Amino acid sequence: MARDGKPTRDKILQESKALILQNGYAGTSIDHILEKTALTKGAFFYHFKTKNDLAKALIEEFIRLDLSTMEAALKNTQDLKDKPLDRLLKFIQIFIDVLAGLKAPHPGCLYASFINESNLFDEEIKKDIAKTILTWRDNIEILMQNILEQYDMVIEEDLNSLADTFTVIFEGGFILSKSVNEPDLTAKQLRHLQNYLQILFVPKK
Amino acid sequence: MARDGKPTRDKILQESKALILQNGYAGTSIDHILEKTALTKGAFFYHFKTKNDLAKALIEEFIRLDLSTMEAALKNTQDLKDKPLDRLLKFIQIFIDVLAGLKAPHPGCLYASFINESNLFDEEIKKDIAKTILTWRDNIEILMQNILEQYDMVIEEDLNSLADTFTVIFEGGFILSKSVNEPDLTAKQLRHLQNYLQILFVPKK
DNA sequence: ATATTTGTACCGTCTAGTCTGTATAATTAA
DNA sequence: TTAATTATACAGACTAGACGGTACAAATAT
Repeated sequence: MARDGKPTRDKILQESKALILQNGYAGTSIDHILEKTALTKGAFFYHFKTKNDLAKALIEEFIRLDLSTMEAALKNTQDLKDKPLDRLLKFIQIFIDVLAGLKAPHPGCLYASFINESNLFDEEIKKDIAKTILTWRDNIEILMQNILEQYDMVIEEDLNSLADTFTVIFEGGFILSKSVNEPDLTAKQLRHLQNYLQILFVPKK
Repeated sequence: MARDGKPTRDKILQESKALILQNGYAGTSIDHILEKTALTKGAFFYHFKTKNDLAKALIEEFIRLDLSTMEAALKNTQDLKDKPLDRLLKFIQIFIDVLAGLKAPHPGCLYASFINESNLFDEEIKKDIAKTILTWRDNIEILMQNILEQYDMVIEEDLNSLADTFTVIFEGGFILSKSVNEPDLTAKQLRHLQNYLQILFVPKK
């Protein structure tokens, strides 16, 4: 054996992610990553065969983290599973609490970075991103279906798009937040989603 | 004098915009632009001193167009200026009508493209984008202030962030729409904003 | 001792940008 | 009226450096 390479690999992933969120993928050169990590080509190309390989690894790790936070939020609200509206509101609140405490705008979402340069990536990466976005849709939609067992909607609307609103706010919020330099902008948008749900659903008589 | 150069300049702007929305700015090379436009370096660097010069010209034109569509929508709803809630709903409807008719996902917004590679651009470009986003905020906020003269809000919330929701939906909607390949996704999100406003504002007694 | 991990020199290609030359068309002047 | 002039608009070869990627030696830890 030899010394452990995992810290090196992790450092590359971490720094390249930060750089891509600032400069985009094409705007982030391998040399730039090596400069930030104080490594050399040998180390980089030992852990990643190509730059595209790094992209794939980055997205896969990002997706894993994304889905695990979603599952954690679902778990953290399980105690409210027979108060489905309260559960969804608390589900959103978890993310508000994180985003409202930021001192600088959220660095952004890799999905957005990649979709903004989507032609540079192969179909597999794009499929994985879309699949994850639809997983959010599906899971939130289930929470909403539970609500409908006890509530009516003031305005009829498909739950599909209503569930998407959550992700739309994240992606759009991050962009605006970075542009106008207001760290809590996304949290405020999520509050509006809470408001909307609160007055959209009314208890069945 | 010589023959008119404006068609050439316009073609460069048009094609480079399309390419940037697909590949990002750094991912779009000048050679690539020349290939698409069937032009040569001579033509390009006659019209734009540097690549960054092109970026500046692109954003400025994009901003002009963006602000003019906003002003057009404001004008098209002026007849409802003493029914301020109806006016705002119609204002939104104008954009829904456009987005609901798309046969392919909207190509995207240059603001998002640039913000996703924001480190590559000078402060001036970023300031211009932020300023435009805040112009949307301000104008929509005025429409909302007019509403408050006749209506109360079911849930108290600053109009600032409520106005931002419009732009947030656009930016986030475009991203999701491209990823999951659903052209009318953004229009559906705007419908939810209409719903929200409709039940958030109630006539004063 | 040996497999794993990293450093360094190097290669071909692509990149933004320069340079010189040329075609076009309006202007000038005889 | 027309030939010479001039500013505009574009073509295409060229360059220096950055880019992703390779080859292989050196170092590290068991």
